[in-house]
This record gives sequence, structure tokens and C-alpha cells, in this order.
Amino acid sequence: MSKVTLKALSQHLGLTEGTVSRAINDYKDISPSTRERVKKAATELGYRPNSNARRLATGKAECVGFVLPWQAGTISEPFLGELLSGLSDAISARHWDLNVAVSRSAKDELSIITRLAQSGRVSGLVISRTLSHDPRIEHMQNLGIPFVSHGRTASPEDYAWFDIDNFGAFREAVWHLSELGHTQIAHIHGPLDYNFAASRLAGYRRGLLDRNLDVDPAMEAKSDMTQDGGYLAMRYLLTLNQCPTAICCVSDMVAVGAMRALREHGKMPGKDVSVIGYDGLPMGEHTHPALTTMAQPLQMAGKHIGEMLLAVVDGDDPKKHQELWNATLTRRETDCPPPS
Amino acid sequence: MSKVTLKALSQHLGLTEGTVSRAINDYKDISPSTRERVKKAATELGYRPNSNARRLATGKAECVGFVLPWQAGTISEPFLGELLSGLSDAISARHWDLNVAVSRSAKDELSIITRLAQSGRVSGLVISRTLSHDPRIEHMQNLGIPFVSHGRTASPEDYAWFDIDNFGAFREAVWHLSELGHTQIAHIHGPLDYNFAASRLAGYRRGLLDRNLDVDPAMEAKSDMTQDGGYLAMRYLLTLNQCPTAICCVSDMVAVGAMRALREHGKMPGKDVSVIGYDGLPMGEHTHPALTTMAQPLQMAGKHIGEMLLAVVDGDDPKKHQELWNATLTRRETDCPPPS
DNA sequence: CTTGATTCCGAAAGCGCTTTCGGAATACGT
DNA sequence: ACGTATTCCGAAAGCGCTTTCGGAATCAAG
Repeated sequence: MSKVTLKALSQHLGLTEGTVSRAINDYKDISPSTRERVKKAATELGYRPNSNARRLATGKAECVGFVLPWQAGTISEPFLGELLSGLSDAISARHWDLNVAVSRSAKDELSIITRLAQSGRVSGLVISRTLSHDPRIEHMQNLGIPFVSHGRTASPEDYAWFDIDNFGAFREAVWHLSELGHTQIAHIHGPLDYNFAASRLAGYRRGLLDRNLDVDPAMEAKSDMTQDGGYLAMRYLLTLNQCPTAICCVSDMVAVGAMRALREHGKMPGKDVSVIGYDGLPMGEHTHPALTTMAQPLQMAGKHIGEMLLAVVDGDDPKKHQELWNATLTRRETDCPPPS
Repeated sequence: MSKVTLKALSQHLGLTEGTVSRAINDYKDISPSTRERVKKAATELGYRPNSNARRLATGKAECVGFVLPWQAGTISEPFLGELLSGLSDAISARHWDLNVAVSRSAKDELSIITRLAQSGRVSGLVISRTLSHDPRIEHMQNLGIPFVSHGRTASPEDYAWFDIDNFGAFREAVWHLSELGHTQIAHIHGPLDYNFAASRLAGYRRGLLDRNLDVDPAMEAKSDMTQDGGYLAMRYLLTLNQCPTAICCVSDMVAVGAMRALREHGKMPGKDVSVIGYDGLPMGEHTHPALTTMAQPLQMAGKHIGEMLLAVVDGDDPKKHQELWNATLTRRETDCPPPS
């Protein structure tokens, strides 16, 4: 609790509060000499402007919110740390705050967004795990609060977003598998209301078409985003009479689960069956065998998203801030030609 | 941006701002009838009190800060999500905010704490990854800001903390291994300035003594908290002429790395060599073979820590809020008797 | 030396809400 | 009927900072 208030500082200096305030905020109508004097005294006395007073006076929240959906286990953990770290970097460069809110349900999330926005607690938001048809987008637009979405919806024309080319990534994965000689390529996909999952499935199918391979619904297994999900989906695929020789999985986590099912079934990943994951988690280097994956660049993503948001908050046209990055095939040990 | 202000609402009702305010905040000097009338109108007009104004007036930040150290890769990701989720739960039950700040260095972190506290942005803090001798503790005490530490220091008498009995966990792990018949038990430990790492090492040693086994410094390999670290440490242990038949690792991540090194060396984890991890990550169920581990209960930890902090912020004696939980041995497939 | 332009700072009005205080209106007691 | 308690609400003073406005002092120009 800072006892050094503007008033205290100002009468210590024999100046008005207004003058001191302007000096600190680098107004040009303050002489350089007194400005220096003020700043010096400020640091000496350890003056810290009260954020709430400042925010009230300026009407700016100096804070961005990050609301993340939380259905236990379903979370792609690895992202979180990197994302938060990057966001925090961008945000704190401006001495703003990062307000993290966890929602328990979709409805919950909408009301959280409303509260955050209407109570003036945040001046911008970033959301993640975007759905193909995501009510949050319109909701935020109606509220008139700046935001950027980590992931696109199906119609991403008029708002700011950051995304990875999921479609392209899986198209490439299938191409790669096909080049190796595979013709029976399966896909374990995630919940299709997530746009990234839908895109990856679409990319997978397109990849098949590119290579004149059949698109067979039986080769598409649904899973949640957990290892257990991948395990179960793979077990299903193993019941097929025409068993796939290659699987591309919606995520590394899912791939790990799938590999376990394969091993239990006596099949060696990377030998009897090829497996390709997605994410490029460091974890994949240490699975047995090491997991081939489409690695997405998430180290700088958070920071980038943060900067995009700041730009939008500053008044930039959201449409100017739409970025699509690419994943890159990272070959390790689980991709190989089909057994002869 | 809420346009419905207290003033608007009050003159809409033909009341004073003060009266409306008290009605909304359930002051007892407002008649039940008008209170209802006010609340009804409030929700109808969609009134949202401006948080910053409220915070300024009350002097309460209605916000707790979570500052987490970030040296890329070193993070125990799995915690983050659970922790944040739990914290957010506890915090938002009171309609408070969760301010997350990421620090890049120890020095950085101290200044972040200072800023957060002195600018009145938070009314309490939680820190994590506590060191045996952690400057943050004293720093926060000096600042007079309420806090709870996730993890204890070496002298945890006079502040609030939440911790797992790391010492006991590793003591138990060694006991278990010894019961299985092992006598050559190694330990891959984490950076010893982290108190949890030091405690686990101490617990390991104590476990050895319990069973009248030798404490051999050569059997203690240092690692960082990553899979790579575990890999490298294990490779070192494999160079010993007296090779260990069992390894207890400071974390599941580290254990996974160690298992990889073992496999590369032609040794099968859970068969030729026993491996025990720590954390109980779901991931461990899907490693090959599934990882035996000391599982720590982190599902409710975050919420609990949040509630502890709220209590301390409310004025509770921090000393009354010190909790030690236990990890539990979760046997999967990597613990077995030593090969004969 | 006067005039008009600059510099630089003081004064004051908020930002939107909370909270103490006092008093009018109503209730209670005898 | 009186006086004394209670209820319930209006009035007003902040919380600590920002920002517009105007004016005194300093400057350059005629």
C-alpha cells in the first residue's frame, strides 16, 4: 500500500498535483528542469501512481483479459505456458496487466466476457480454442470490445485473429505419407466444433484427393484432445478389416495414445504403422519411438497475439490484423514406408 | 464500455447515487422494497459498476496476482493449467480478478512484485517454484502484502504456504523400491535451489538410511526439470561401473527422458531397471511402459491456495494457513524387482 | 518600450463509486 | 397526546489521479 501519493509528492516539491502529474507523464508543457526534478523526487520517495485512480481518471483499463475455456483434461497444456508467457511479454512491455479468467462452460464464458468488458476491467480480450461458429466473436463485437482470437472461425473476415494453417498442415502430412507409399491413411480427429479440428480433417481429406486416394469415412476416427481419446480411437481403427498403415493424429497427445494402442496390439509405431502427430511438443522427442509431427511455431505466438491486440486496442482496423502461420513437418521416427 | 452509470440508474429511479449504491451493496439501512426495486432496475438497465471507480473508492484491489517465473522449458507445464483453473475458481467465486504476471528472472520478479503491490493493483499474491532460501518471501513481508507460497522455503514458520510432502514422497519411493529387492537405487534430482528438489533428494537419502542402504553421491545425478535433462542424467548413470537397478526421478518429465536413455542403452524400463517418477501426470499412463510415479494431488491445489490467500487477505493470521498434502505411490509398469 | 507569441505552471472540474453523517418521516412506548 | 426510538434516505465529502483552461511570467519582434 503505497503511502506516497501524488499530493504528498507535490507538496514535497512545492508544486501542484496537476503539474507533478503532467511532469511524470511527459507533457510538453512542463519545463525540462522541473520535469527532471519531479522524476528524481518521485523515484527517491518511491512514488507509485495508484493504478485504480489512474484508470478511473483516464477511462483506460490498462489491462487485457485472457479467457480460457476449461473442461478438465481437454486442455492442450503445452500451449498455455508459452501463450501466457508471450502474452505477458507483450502486455507488460506497456506496463499493462494480464487478467486471466477461466470459464467452465460456453455460457459461462459469455457472461465472463460481458462482465470483464462492461465493468471496465479490461480494454481488450484474447480468446482461444475458437469454434467454427463461435458465439463469442459476435458477442464481443456487439460489446464493442477490441479482441483477437487465437484461431479462426469459419468466416474470419471481419475481426482480428491469429492462426496456424491447419488445413495445409494436414494436407502436407498426407502428402508425405503418400510419398512414402501409404495408401491406407487414417485420421484421428478432434471435436469438430473446434475449427482447428475441422480444418485438419478437411486438410486430411484434401491431401487424399491430391494423391487420388479414396476418402473413406471409416478411416476417420473421432477423439477428444486427450491421450485416452487417441488410445480409444486407435483401438477402433484396429478393428477395421482393412487396417490403416498410417495415421495422422490431430495432436501429439492423441498420437501418443494411439501409439500405445498400437503397441498393445503388437504393432510397432514407425515400423508396422506410421504415425504423425501435430504440435511439435518437446515431449515427442522422448516417446518411443520418437514422434514425427507437424510442428507449429508457438514460441512467439503469444507475444505476437499480444501485440496484435494492443494494436487493435489502439484503434487499428481489426481486419488488418489477421495472421496465418505455417506448421512444419518434423520427421522423427514414426514415419516410414508401409510394411511390404 | 458500460454507459449505464450509477448516476443514470439513480435518476432513473428518482433516488440518490448513494442510496442506490447502498441498495446494491446490501446495506441494512435500505428498505427491502426499494432494495428490490433498485436491483430490478439495475439488471434491467444492465448496470455494471465500474470496477476502477469502486476499487478507488474502497481502496480494495479486488484482485490477486499470480507471478510465475519463466525460464523457457523449465516450466512444469502440467501444473499451470490446473493451478490457474483452481485459483480462478476460488477467486472468481468472490468476483475478483486473477492477474497473471510472468517474470524472466529473479530480479525481474522482485520488481514485478513491488509494482503490483505498491500500485494497488492486487490485494494479494501467490508465488510458485519456491526456493529453499527465497528472497521473495521477505520482500513481500516487507511490502506488507498478503501472500501464499506454493511450496515452502527452508524456514517456513511465519507465512502462509501450501506444499506437498516431497521428503516423505521420496522416502516412500525408496522404501518401495527397496522392498522390491533393490539395493542400487539412484536419484535424478532437480536444481537444488528449488526447495522441492532439495527435499526430494533429502527424502531419497533418508529412505536409503531407513533401509540401511549406502548413500552414494555417485548415484545422485543432477538434472534440470526437462526431459532432456533426465535423458542426460541417465546417460551419466549408465556410465557407472556399478550400474543402478532402480532410479527415482524428480519428476515424470525427467523420468520420461531417463527411460529413453535406458532404451537406447538396451535396457528395458520396468524390466531391467525400475523407474519411479513424480507428479502423477496423465501422460505417464501412455509412456511405454506406463510410468510408476508418486502422484501429487494437484486438482484441488489451485482452488485451495486461492482460498487460503483470500483468508489471509481478509486478515487471517498467515501462520494458520500452512498445509502439507501427501503424494501417493501410483504403481504402473516401471517398478519391478531387480533382474536376478 | 510596447505588442504578440511562447513557456510554464496553478486552479479546478471531474472520473464513478463508497460511506459517513444527519435529519425527516414513521414507529413505538406510556 | 407526548417524547423517544427506529427506519430509511439525501447530502456531501472524498478515493488519487488526469486534463482542460487560463493567466502570469518570459521571450522575441516591431
